[in-house]
Amino acid sequence: MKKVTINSVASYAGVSKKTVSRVLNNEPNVSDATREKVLKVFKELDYTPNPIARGLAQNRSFIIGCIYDNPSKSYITRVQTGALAACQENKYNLLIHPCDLRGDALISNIEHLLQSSRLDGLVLTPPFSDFKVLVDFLKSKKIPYARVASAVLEDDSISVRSNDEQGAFEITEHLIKLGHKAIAFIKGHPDHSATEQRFKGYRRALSMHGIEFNERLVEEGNFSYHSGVDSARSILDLIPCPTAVFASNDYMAAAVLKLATQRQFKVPDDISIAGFDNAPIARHIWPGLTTIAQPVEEMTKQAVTKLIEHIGEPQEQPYQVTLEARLITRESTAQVR
Amino acid sequence: MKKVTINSVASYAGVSKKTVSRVLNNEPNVSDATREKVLKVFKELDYTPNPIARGLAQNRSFIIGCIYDNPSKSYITRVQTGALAACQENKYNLLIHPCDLRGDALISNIEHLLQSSRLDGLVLTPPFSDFKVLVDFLKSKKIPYARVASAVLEDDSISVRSNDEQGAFEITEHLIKLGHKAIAFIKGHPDHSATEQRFKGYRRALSMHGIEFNERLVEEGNFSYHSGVDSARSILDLIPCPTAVFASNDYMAAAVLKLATQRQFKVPDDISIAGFDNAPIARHIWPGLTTIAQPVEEMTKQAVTKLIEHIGEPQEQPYQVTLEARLITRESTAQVR
DNA sequence: CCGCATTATGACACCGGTGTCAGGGTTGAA
DNA sequence: TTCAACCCTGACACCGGTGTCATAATGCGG
Repeated sequence: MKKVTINSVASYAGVSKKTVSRVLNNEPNVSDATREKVLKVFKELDYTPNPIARGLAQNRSFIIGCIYDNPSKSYITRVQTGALAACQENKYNLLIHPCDLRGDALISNIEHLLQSSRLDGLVLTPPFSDFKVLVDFLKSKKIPYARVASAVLEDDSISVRSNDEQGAFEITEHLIKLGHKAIAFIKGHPDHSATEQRFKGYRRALSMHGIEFNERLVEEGNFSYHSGVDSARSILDLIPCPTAVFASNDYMAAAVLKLATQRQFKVPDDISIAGFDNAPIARHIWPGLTTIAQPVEEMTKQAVTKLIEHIGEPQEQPYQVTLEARLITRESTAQVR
Repeated sequence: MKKVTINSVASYAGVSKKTVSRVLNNEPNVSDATREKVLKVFKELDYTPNPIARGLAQNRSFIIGCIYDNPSKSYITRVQTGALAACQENKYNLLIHPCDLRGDALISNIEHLLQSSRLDGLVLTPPFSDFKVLVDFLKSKKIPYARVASAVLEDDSISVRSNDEQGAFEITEHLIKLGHKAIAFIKGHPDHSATEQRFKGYRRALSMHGIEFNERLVEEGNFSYHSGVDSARSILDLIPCPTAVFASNDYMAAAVLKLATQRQFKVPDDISIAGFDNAPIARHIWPGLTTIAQPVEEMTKQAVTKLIEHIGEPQEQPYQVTLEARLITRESTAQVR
C-alpha cells in the first residue's frame, strides 16, 4: 500500500499542495472547478490527511484529555461514552487519565500530562470539576477546559451540569410522600461538590414538609460501596431505626440494602432505601433501587462539543447549562407501615 | 511561558540540534561531557520534546488503540486500567474505541480509525481477540496488535490470556464437592471465545466426577444482565429445579440471584449460584457471589507492554502467556441440602 | 480599453523533531 | 611516522501538512 500524501494528491491533480490544503480545510478562494477536481482525486487515491503533520503545523494535537478520580466505574464509562461521541463527531481523540485528587503531585502530574501530550483541552469530571486549585492553574496557563457536573458556576467557562440539589429534593420528597419522617441520609465524598448539593436538596425537602432535621440521622460516606457498609451499620443500629435511608449514590444504597438484608430487614416493608445516579447496580439487585437518573453522557457530550468549538475559536462565548435529573421509582421504596 | 524547542536547547548548550536529539534518544556516540551539558540544559530550561514533531519525523503516533464491544463496564475499566499502566510507563497514549462487532462496517470502521489516527498498534479485547476476520485484516496490513484473553493461540502474535477453561472447571468442581449434581449452566455470548472455554470447563468437571451432562440444564445467554434474567426464568421453571446454577459471568449470575430471590428461593439454602469474573457486583449483592477472579489488569498490562516493545523492534519474538484464574468463594454457594 | 479591486493559485518558509552523510579529531596497529 | 578505523559532531534534507506573501487571472466601473 503506497502512502498517499498531500504531495501525491497535488501532483496527481496538477495543483500545488497549498491548494489541496485549501480544499481540505474548506477554505474560500478556490474555484469550483479546482475544488471538484481535487475532491475527485481524494476519492480516487483514497487520501486521508495525516493528523500528526497537521498537528505539528498548527501546533495542535487534536487530542483532549479527560481526567478523573472516581470510584464509580459505571460513571466513568458513561462519561467516556459521552466524551467519545463528541470527539468522534469532531475528529478528535480522547485521552483518559485517571489521577489522584489528593496527591500533592496533582498539579505537576497534570502539567506533565499537558506538556508531554500537548493536549488541546481538558475535560474535568467530578471531583475535579470544582477543584479550584486545578481550575485556577488551567486558567493561568490558558488551557481550554470544560467542567462536567460542577456545582459552582463561573461565568467565563464551559460547564454542563445536572441539578443535583433538585434531584435530591425530589427523591426525599418522594419518601416523605410515602409517609416517611425518619429519613437517614448518607453523604458522599467531601471533595465532590455533588455531596453538598445532594445534602442541600435533602434538607430543603425536609424543611419544606415541616420535618425537623435530625443530625443523628446523617452519616458521612465517600461514595464507595465500602463506606456505605459502615454508614449502614451505624444507621441500622439506631434506636428507633429510621424507616427510610437516602444514600447519596447507588453503591452506598446497595450497601445499605445488603446489610439490611443480612440483618433480616425486609426491604421495602421494614425500611425503604433510595440511591442516586441510576447506576447499573440499581436495577441489578433485588429489590431494585429507587434513584435519580442523570444524563451523564449527554452532559459530557455537550461539554466536550463546546470545548472543541472553543479550541477552534477561542473568542467563543462561555456555556453554562443545567440539565434535568429524573426520579426513577423501583421496589426499594414503599409506603411506611 | 516561552516555548522551549530543541533549537533553543541546542543554541543554549552550544551544540547542534542533532546532538540534542542524540541525547534525547540515548544514542551512542555522544561524549560524556556533551551529554552532561545537554542534560543540564534540559533541566534548566525544563524542556519536553514535542511528541507530535517526533511522531511526524518517525512516522509514529505514540498512540495505541483499544477496541471493545463489551457489555461489562467493569471489565472495560479494568482493561483500561491495565492498558493505561503500560502506556504511561512507555510514554504512550491510549485511544479507546468502542465499536460494533456485528456491523458489516467493522473492518472499514477499524481501517478508518487506523488511517485517521495513525495508531501504532491495536489492543484487541474480547470479543475481538478471537475475531478471525479482524486479525487477518490486521496481519495483512501489518498493523501490530496484541490480543487479550483470546482462546485460540497463534504462534506469531502477542497474546495474554487467563485460563477460562480451568477456572470454569474449578468452580464447577467446587459445586460438585458441595454435593450438587443438577448444576445448570448459562452460556455467554457466542461471539466471545470465553463462552466455549467456560462451557468446556463445566463439562470436563462433570464428566471427571461421573455426572452425566444434561442438555436441558444449559441455557444460552450473552453475558448481559438481561439475558441472565431470561435464562434464569427457564432454569427456575424446570421440574425438578436444579440445586445449583453456574452462570458464565457475574452479571448473569446476579440476574439469577435476583429472580430467585423474587421467587422466594433462599440462596444458597434452596439453590447455589456461581458466577465468573469477580465483577464488583459479585461482592455488592447479598449473598455475595462465588466466582472466578481473573487478572484482567495484569493481562492487559502485559499485552500492551509487549505490544509497545514490538512496535519499537518489530523483529521481537511472539509472546504467549496464560495467567491463572482463582476461585473466590462467597455466600452464594453452599452444601446441598 | 484602462485602471483598480478582487479572486485564484503557487512558491517558499516553517512547525520540531529525526535520518543520512560527510568531515574533523583521536586512537592504535603496522 | 603513516594510515585505517573509529568516535563525535554538525549540515542539511525530510516527515506532511499550514501560514505568508507575491503574482497571475479575472471582474467591473468609468
